[in-house]
Amino acid sequence: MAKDPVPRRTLTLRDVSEASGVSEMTVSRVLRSRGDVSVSTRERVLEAARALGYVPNKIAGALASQRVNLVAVIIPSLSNMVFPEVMTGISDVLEDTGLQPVVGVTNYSPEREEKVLYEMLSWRPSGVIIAGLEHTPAARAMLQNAGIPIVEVMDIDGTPVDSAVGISHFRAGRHMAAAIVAAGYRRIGFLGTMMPHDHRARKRLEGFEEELAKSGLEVQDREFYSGGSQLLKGREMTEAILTRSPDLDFLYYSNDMIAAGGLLYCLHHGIDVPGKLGLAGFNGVELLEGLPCRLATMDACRHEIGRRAAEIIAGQHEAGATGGIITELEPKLQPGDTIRST
Amino acid sequence: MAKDPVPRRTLTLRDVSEASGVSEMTVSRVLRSRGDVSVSTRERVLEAARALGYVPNKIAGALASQRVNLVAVIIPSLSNMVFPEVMTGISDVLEDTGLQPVVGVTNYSPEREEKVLYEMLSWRPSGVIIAGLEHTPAARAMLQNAGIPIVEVMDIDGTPVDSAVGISHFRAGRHMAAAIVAAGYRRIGFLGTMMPHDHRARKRLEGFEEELAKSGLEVQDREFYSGGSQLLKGREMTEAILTRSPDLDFLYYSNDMIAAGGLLYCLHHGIDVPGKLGLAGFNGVELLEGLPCRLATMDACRHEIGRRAAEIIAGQHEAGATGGIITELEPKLQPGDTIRST
DNA sequence: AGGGTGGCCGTTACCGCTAACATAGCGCGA
DNA sequence: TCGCGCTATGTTAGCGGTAACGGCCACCCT
Repeated sequence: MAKDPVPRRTLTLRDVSEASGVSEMTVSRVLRSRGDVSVSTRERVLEAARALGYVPNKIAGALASQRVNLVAVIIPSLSNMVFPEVMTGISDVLEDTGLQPVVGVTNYSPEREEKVLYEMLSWRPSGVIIAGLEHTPAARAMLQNAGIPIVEVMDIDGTPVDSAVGISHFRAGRHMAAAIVAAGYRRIGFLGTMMPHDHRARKRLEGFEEELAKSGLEVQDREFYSGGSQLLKGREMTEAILTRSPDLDFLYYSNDMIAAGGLLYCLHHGIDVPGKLGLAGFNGVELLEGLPCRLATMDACRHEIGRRAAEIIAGQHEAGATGGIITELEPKLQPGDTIRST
Repeated sequence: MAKDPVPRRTLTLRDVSEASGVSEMTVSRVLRSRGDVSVSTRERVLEAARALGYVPNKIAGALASQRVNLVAVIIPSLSNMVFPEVMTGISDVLEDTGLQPVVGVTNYSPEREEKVLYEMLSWRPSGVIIAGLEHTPAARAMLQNAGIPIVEVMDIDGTPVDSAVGISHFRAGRHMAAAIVAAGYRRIGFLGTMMPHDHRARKRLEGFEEELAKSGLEVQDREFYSGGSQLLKGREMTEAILTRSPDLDFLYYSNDMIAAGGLLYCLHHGIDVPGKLGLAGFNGVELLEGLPCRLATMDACRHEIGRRAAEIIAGQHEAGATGGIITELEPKLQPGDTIRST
């Protein structure tokens, strides 16, 4: 329990080598299980390392070997449940590749993204997984010059730097619009975030409106929010938009969290869903399963996106660059109980 | 768009130094803004670096300077909203200290924790923030020998390796029990996770039961779950426990998410809350604000915990080790609308 | 017996950067 | 005029590992 009297400098390979009577090189070999070492010395070395509590210095190792087992993962946010799921997919795959994900968060700010990217690249990772296709020119340049596999995830409506895995948010929006129109809804409202840099939400709305236009329809009213509890905002926004435009017969939300808030509002106020008012969100978050009725939504394939992205990195890592793999996933519409069945 | 014909090796200080006609050392000084460099050469160097797209190699820098601007943050999970909030607190503080958090996730497994810790220590971070006080002996040893500030967060019921910031979950449980008993509830059920390694949930339950015992009460029935959507599980467990023990008059949940599920179940089934049945959760998650009625809960001070922990690391980092700071935060009981007022 | 072979281990030369010290040039007061 | 102090820059020696190569020795085959 007592603090060590001498805060002895941190251990190095040399300490282990002296303790076990072999060269540093041999210790290095043992600890990385690379190259031939006799069983007896291997055990002696491991024993010494354990006894001393030696922890290798990857900084030195990485510098010498020019290999770093890190994968930079750059995402806008951790707090909305969608990126943690992507992370899970990534971790699942990287788990047994010797690669390790390192997360950077940008808060939907291009400047922060640039900074975080710079910071991460300076650790010379083996690959980068980054959300979205929109980056500052400087960021794109860094990605291009990094000389490592890059995977842009979530979105494929645009031209990637290298590889990309995601869905077409534009088409997702159209798809949902088509389903809504087909179900006979005509007076449609939109509720979303006020984030200029959430390009995916923007693309969904664009696709949505374009599809509506085909039927001569347009979004009748809109409501935007920023910050705060999404569930609560959904509730408040729903009240606001319905008060302002009581004749709306459908509400399209830019994400499931606010849609869930809206659903709770409707249930609470005895609004006939989906008869008088239809609702739909986006993402397919797990949370929805606990709601009193199943919300219409569209699965964004988050886990799968993470997996595929990690596979690309891991594959190129061991196989040498091939580059430019574009994987489009197909989001599935889940009609749930909040949209009339035709 | 075309790939560079020559996959030129990655840039080094030398490239910048040659491009700007000064020594590598001077370039290094410019890029770190350390030491005196004349304005003219500084500009020349910066210009060259930008033109080349040079990104410093922190691996080499860290090895040479023996300083790494990383703080290891080791947490059980990213998917339950509590740790992301701790992360936010940490980031807020670290933001302007030059330190950068790096996250590792253990999934509540002690073995994984040990592995993740080993992995992170091998990058020689400037400090470690780790959730909980319970670690394998090997992990404790590593923490002790690391020679860097360690902050164990969330929990203070135990003896930390170095510093600690958190709340007493034991007392939090007692506090809630006292409030419930005071409100006149007597037949109490508990619903929680089946995670042997969630020590904080265990401590809350222990405190809870101990306090009940003072009034001659005990938990009448229990229900545990694992995996899946927490909101849905809360719903299902509530149905299960109420079917089995219909005479319960209070349900204490180990977290807010399952409590919210239970609340939705009760509202849906017209159960009189808090008259016939009281409910309480734990954590004070933001989600709750959107619910139809305010759930009784207890704020776990997650953001504040993150901030304080980061402050300790940042402080010791610049001031030299002082060590052993223990900060206890006071969780606030939020009675909400799901517990009778006395 | 000679020579090949392969297992085991050590030596050497870096990896890219920075701490610490050395050096050059200049202004300035005595 | 000298020498001191200062600023601006260069030189040297690592940081703690690993790649690449080389040496030694036991063993086996012909």
